[in-house]
Amino acid sequence: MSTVDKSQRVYDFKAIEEKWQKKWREQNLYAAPERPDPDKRFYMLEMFAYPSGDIHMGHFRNYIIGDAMARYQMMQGKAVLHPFGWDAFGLPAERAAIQRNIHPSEWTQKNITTSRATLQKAGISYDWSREINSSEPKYYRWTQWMFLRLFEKGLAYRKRGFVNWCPNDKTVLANEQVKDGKCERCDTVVEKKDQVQWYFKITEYADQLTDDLDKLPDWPDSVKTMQREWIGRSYGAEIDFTIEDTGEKLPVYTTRPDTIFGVTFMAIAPEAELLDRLELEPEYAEKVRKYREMALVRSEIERAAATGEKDGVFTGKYAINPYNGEKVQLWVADYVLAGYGTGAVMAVPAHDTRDFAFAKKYDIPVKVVIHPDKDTALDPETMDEAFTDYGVMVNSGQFDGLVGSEAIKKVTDFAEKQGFGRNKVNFKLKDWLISRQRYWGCPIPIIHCDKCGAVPVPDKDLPVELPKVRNFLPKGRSPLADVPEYMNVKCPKCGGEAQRDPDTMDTYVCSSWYQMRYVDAHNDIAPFDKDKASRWFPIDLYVGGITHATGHLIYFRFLHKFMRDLGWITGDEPADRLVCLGMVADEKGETMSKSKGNVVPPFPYFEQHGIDTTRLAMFFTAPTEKGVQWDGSTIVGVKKFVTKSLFPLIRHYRGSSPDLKQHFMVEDLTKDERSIYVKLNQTIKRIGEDIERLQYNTAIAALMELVRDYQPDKIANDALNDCIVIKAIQLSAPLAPHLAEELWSEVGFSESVFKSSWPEYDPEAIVAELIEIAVQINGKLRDTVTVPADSDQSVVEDAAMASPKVQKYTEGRQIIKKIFVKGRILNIVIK
RNA sequence: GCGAAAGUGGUGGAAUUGGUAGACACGCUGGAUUUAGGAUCCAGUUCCGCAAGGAAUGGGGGUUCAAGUCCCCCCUUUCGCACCA
Repeated sequence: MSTVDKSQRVYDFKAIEEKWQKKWREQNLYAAPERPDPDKRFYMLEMFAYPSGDIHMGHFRNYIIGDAMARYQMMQGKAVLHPFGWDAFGLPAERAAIQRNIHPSEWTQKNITTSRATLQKAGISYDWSREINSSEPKYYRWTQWMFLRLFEKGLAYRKRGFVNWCPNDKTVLANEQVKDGKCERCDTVVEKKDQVQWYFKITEYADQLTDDLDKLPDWPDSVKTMQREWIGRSYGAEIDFTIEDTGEKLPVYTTRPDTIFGVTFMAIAPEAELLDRLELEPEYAEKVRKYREMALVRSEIERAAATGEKDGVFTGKYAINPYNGEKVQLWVADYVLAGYGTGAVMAVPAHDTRDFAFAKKYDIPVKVVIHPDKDTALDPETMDEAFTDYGVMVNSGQFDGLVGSEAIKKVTDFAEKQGFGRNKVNFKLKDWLISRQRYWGCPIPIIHCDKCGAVPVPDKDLPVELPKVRNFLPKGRSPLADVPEYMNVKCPKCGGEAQRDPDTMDTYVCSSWYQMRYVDAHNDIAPFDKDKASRWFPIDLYVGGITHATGHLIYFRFLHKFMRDLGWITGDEPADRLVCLGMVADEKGETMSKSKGNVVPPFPYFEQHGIDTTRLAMFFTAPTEKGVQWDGSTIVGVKKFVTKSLFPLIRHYRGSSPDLKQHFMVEDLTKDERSIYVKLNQTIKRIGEDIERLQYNTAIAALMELVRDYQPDKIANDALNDCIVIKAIQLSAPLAPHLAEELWSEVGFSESVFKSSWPEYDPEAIVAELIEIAVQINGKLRDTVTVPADSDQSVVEDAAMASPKVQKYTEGRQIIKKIFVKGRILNIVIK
């Protein structure tokens, strides 16, 4: 048996990957410390994963992006927290369980086992000792604890109202979970139902949630804009109109008090309770009743589809405008939303598009009270659309002549003084409806007692465990309601017979605080330790899909702020930097989903090409924020690079064990040596910057260039040669960890490459000695000249003027000026 | 309809701040070697042109010595919101 020369052996990725995964496990390489130095730590988090089967290329991409950053930060000397866990409650588990006749917990557990195995196989740098599972009592006990804290502060409450109901899933939905009038999970058209449900008072935090977006410079603008619009803060006034008969006040919200003299009718939402109290004349009562009935069964999309085509009915009643005592008709119209403002609007047809359309349809007068400017008047007879811009007030008594914001202020101030109006801020954001009529979720820790009302389960009795039942078919109320052993309990307050709340929580509740649990995943006396949280928070980098822009990412910020107010956590925001990944589509451009049956698993790629090559190919395809159409085509080039260039690099190591911190003096190097030394330092700089901004594709390109330009036979200096080999290995480590670790050990290091320090570039050696300067004539490139790097204008000019190509253009022409940018261009402007 | 982001070779994509557009790859073409495997090596490859040269970053205008990058208008695509008074 002959000894194999290890420097000549081929790239056996399978052996290498298995070997290092085993070693990493044995060394506990990814175990995060309990209490890191806050200045030397990095919290890398990828969004909570729903275990829907096995992971596919989309997940894989997400996790390797986080993984590369985590490894890079380790090499920066940071204590890294890179945890993983499962958002394990939720509807798909119930659906699958029903289909297969097994229990949701079994299905979930099986998926977790499979997915975890794939992630471990992929060698992602998770600290598995902190793994969490939101469907386990040891986790959801603290979800219930959060609920109780919110309840104590009056931020978890029950109310009756019209809610979004998904007839397919047979449960209610939060506003954020309705997309296009349809259920975000199953695409069924959502209905309206009048029900009592649990809410979290997220609106209490609406101002902060919108203001603090300014404290997040490293969040994408698109996400911040979406959140701002979702929260939808607006400034306006609330003005009390009066019902003529009864004298009852009818407050309305408006952002345009300056148009108040143009009100020609009032409109109220069909859902408005006020309508029940009005005693309508018989000739109107029946029409109004029918209209309300019809409006209530219309789905959100039907109502929205009618945009432009407005309808409504006159109630026969009148309201009085407090500014001028004018009497205007009171209508019911379904373009008025019950859930916004006061559910009633003052209609100004001349200056509001919707009111204009409505007035035209029902022949209601149009009264102009704003002119575009002093010299332009509007004629209600000839207007074919509303004038909605700001302008000069007219026909408005004492307010005539006022303009824009000043007008608004004066009109509102007047109402305030007279006591019939006030400044008012309104939000589109609604309270978060968190109760669900489903089995597979976190039980709501409340007991309903006839005597004491809604009584919180005492902390000592947590968790309220989800009973393991067989029948969890959804039927419109929680399946738990049919489990007497669960439902019937003693009231914690009076000891009398009482019943548990049968609902479970929205799974977004589970995922709104999981990031806190990771800092102390096994604490069984508190949700987490405050000191540990203060050391780890805020999250340095949070990566996930843009789909969570207005749902999870608002809830997550809300819970953080709530816990901050309770003194549990520091800082106003949970995550410093957010990066939204592009989606991974299949070769046809369709997004991968289980229901479409087009999920591409990473495993076959691991087998055929190796994990590191699969990673590099995925990284190389596109920068992080951009979507990827994965067809595996980038593998070809990347594989060539790995097997022919990167892996064989070790053959050129000469065993000099150089000092990695040393800088080489240019005068000690030959021309070829100098040039590769500069290339090395440029590459160190580029790759570091590329990784920081998650442009792994260009980092790989830079590495390819370095390896391409490296010609060992032209390097006599052993220390330089070996520095290049070693640093190239380090530079590749975050991207191709197993391979780098193998080469690193072959160089002779005994500790992991991830414990080594990321190379620092020699700032004296990032510019080549000779550089090309572009010479332009009137902005057009005519030639380039090669000059010493720090040449000033005169040197470059001399070289440029010596060029025949340049002379051809300048001959006989007048040179007007020359623009010189050091190290880049010389532009000669001629006439 | 409103809002946001984006349009660069045959393809994926480069071009941190206005300064040599097309890095790095894929693919393709030619050649070499070889000839079973999706092999290797060399050369070429934005377009037009024999060349000199010209044109070119969705289209049109503008600012500037200089524009993929900044400004205005338009078109297309993707995403988000959809009567928020």
